[in-house]
Amino acid sequence: MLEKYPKSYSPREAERKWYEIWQKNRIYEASVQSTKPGYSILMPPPNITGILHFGHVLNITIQDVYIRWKRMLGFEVCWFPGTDHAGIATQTRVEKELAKQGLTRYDLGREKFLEKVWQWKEEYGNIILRQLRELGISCDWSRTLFTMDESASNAVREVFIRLFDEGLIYRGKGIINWSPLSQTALSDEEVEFREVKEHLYTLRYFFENSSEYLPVATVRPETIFGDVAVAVNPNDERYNKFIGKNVVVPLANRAVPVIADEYADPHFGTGCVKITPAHDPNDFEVGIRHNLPIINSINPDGTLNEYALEFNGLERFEARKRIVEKLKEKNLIERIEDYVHNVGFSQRGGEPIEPYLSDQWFVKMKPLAEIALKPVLDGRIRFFPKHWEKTYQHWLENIRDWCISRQLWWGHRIPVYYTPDGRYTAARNVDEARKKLNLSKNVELTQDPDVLDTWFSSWLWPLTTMRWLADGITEDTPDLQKFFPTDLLVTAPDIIFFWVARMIMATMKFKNEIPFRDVYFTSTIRDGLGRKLSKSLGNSPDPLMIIEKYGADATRFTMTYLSPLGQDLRMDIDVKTQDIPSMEIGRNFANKIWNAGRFLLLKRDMVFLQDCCPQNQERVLTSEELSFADRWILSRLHSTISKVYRNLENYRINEYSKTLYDFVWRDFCDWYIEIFKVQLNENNELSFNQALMRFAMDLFENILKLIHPIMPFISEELWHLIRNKSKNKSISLEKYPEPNEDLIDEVLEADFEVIQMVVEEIRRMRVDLGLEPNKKIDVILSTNRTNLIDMLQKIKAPISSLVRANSLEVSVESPTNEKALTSIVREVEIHIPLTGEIDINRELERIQKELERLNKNISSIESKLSNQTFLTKANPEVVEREKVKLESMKETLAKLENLYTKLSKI
RNA sequence: GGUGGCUUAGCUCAGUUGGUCGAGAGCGUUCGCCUCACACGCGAAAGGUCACUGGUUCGAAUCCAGUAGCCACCACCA
Repeated sequence: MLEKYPKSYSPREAERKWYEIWQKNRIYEASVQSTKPGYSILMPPPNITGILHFGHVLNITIQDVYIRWKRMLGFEVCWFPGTDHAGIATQTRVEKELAKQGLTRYDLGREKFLEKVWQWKEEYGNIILRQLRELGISCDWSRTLFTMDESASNAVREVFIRLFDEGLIYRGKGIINWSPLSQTALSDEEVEFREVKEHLYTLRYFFENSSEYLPVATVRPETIFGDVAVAVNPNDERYNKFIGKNVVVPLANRAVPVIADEYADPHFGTGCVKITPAHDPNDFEVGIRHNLPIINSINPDGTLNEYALEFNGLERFEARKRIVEKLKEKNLIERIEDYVHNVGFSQRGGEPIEPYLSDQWFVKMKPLAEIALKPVLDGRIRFFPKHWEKTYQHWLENIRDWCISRQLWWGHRIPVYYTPDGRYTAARNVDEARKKLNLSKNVELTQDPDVLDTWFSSWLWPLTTMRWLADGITEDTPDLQKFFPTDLLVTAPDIIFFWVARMIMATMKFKNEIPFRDVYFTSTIRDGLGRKLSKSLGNSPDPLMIIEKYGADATRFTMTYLSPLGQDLRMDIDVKTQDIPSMEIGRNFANKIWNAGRFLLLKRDMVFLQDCCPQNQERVLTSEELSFADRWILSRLHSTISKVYRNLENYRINEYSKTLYDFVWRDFCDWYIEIFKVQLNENNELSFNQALMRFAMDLFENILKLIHPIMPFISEELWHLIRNKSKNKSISLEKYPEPNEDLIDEVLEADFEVIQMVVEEIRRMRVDLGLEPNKKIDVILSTNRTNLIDMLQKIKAPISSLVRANSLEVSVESPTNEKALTSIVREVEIHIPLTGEIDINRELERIQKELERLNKNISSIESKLSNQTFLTKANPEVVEREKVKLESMKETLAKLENLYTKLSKI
């Protein structure tokens, strides 16, 4: 019999089995024909180069909780999965593969290279989705979308053309963030600033044919070859007399003018700024203002070009060293200081970015920002936690145009065609372009070689997942009708600008509707030292290993349990063993549930003599038959259910987990099951026992349903074990429990708490007495409160069992027996008659402490109650509660004092 | 520089509209138990001026202001 339900739960076996069954039965595929109301979530598409990390685990688990919850609530639920082509990341990855064979993408050519990337994508691109399955997620795999699928690409192209025709996409020259490593432009969001220790060099810019010079400070001496002026502040009396004169750029030996511009801050550095329009955004502005020439002295790969004369061809940082040496040699440096400042780095490649002048494509963001701000400000879109709205607003109000062109091959190619003489338009194909430009058939057009920023397809995700413009024409689709707008987006706060804001822009722009109603920003996951998880720090264990060790349910549970809304999640990651010990929370909880289930199953088999299932039992407990404990656990169950709803609705997912944990472990296992054991007495009539068994099983089934969204596997496994013999063989748990307010009895719960306190006190007294664990004791409880007497009488047997008592007497009068250990809890006096001696001093000390505590509380309540303003202003209920509390405390106090004097006389 | 967040037991944190908090949980620690579901367990204990200062209020861990420390995001002057 014991082998039938093993003592310890092995999660992985059950998890593999159930995922296969769920998949085979396609139970998570959504139907647009359903008459149920729709509920949908878009899965943030992971990069095809990605592998599973704990950010995904948390993010995906939360989504699955909501998906499963809503499904059980009777919604037609659709969770749209997919992957992102991740332009730079993927192209770099494949180029690395090529490099192993000594090849570059240029060796293959564009077409052949793209073939290679597609091959790579087919082979490795779905790894991440397979990994996600290990978590047991219930998305609709039949709707999986890849951002470069034809349907999505069609929408991307149409959107580009529309925005181009509207003038919201333009081509322009500007200083952009250039990645010398990937040799492409980046958007502002793809650059992260880090503090770097460098040097500030003060160089000597001599006046022509003079020994006088202007001191010019720079951290980038290698850019002097692009200098076209030196600026001073017109109000700077040290220098304004030189305005209009020429100085000679060191090493370059070119004369450039001294100009006046407010941009030069007299209080910073030397007050003189070299102007290098091609390599600094501010200088570029100055250049335009003063109509200065532009000299680009750096190549796309980050080496200096012919303007750098003898330094031509040197990599920029190597060049800096050599140039500084040369400047020193020629005594052109006045001084060198240590200098800490911020440098932009490529978020992906990690190399310092180069502000670079080039022709790129931009999206005009102002109009889009305006329409995206509205729905958040007016509450149509809600952020959780709310404070991100401010960040969102600030970004949109200070937005700059979005550089969308990338000098890559992997991505959506920009649908723009150029004539040989440089005219251009956006079009679906060459013919259309010719038509738009009024050209004859024989004019050769060339397509723009660049591709679009990856996020230019991601921002359409709410639309492309639902097949919007999948054929380039059809705007309305069944999916859109059923599932748009989506209900919830779960994502990390670091892509609020990259993705969240832009999705809102796009759907507001193209559909004039919000893309989602609620946005939940997940916790950033950190290690015990508060560091972000990263491969290089070695503090990022492989989730699959953790899942393998603890189980998917345990991993899901622990992650949500530890993840508070709006705060970072700290995990105790052991770098050496790559383990996360706190995963034991979930594992132990799963094991606890398993054993509770196992216990009930074993009892069931006894009570029902096999081959029957409590749920087929027609006899149920009548309300008169419900014991005090039964009614208590029912009340607790429904309090818990209503708390679960409240927590899930407010996205307090950690509270949801905690609520379940406490209810299952503390209320159900520690108290109810223990009492149930006593209630299920051999002397009962069989039919009563069967009805009681059914009552307990019903409770447990409710528990399984409550935990199903967060622990889908173990709940499914146990549910099927329970229902095995029944005729009802549906695939998965259905119908989420609903709270029944009528069954919640707060007075009853409070009364039960007194019983719990009494039991705990008796147990403590046992320890005080140094009793053997199995030693049975006699207990006398006394109180003059009739309701308590009544209650204690009714639950006498379970209490006796919980405290291992031979006999338990309940009376009004306290016994006169001298030889007893006595204690007082609330209004209940507890006596344990003893055979041996007790340590009087220790008892006195304990009582003394308790007296002090009580006195303190009493005087605080008394002062409250003697305060007239409190009595008049406070809520009458509160006053009443305080009065009752005081009454109870005074009673306890009197009893304790009594006991104290009695003891001290001995 | 701007904005937001955090500070409650040794550690990680709950504490949702101020009164049911007569401050909680898990881990860790200490003591006792293989009690016929569970040692991934059971029972018990020790441990807190709720960062500091002031204010609002009859009443503050909870609201407001300031201070300190930590963190994040945004901007960025050579």
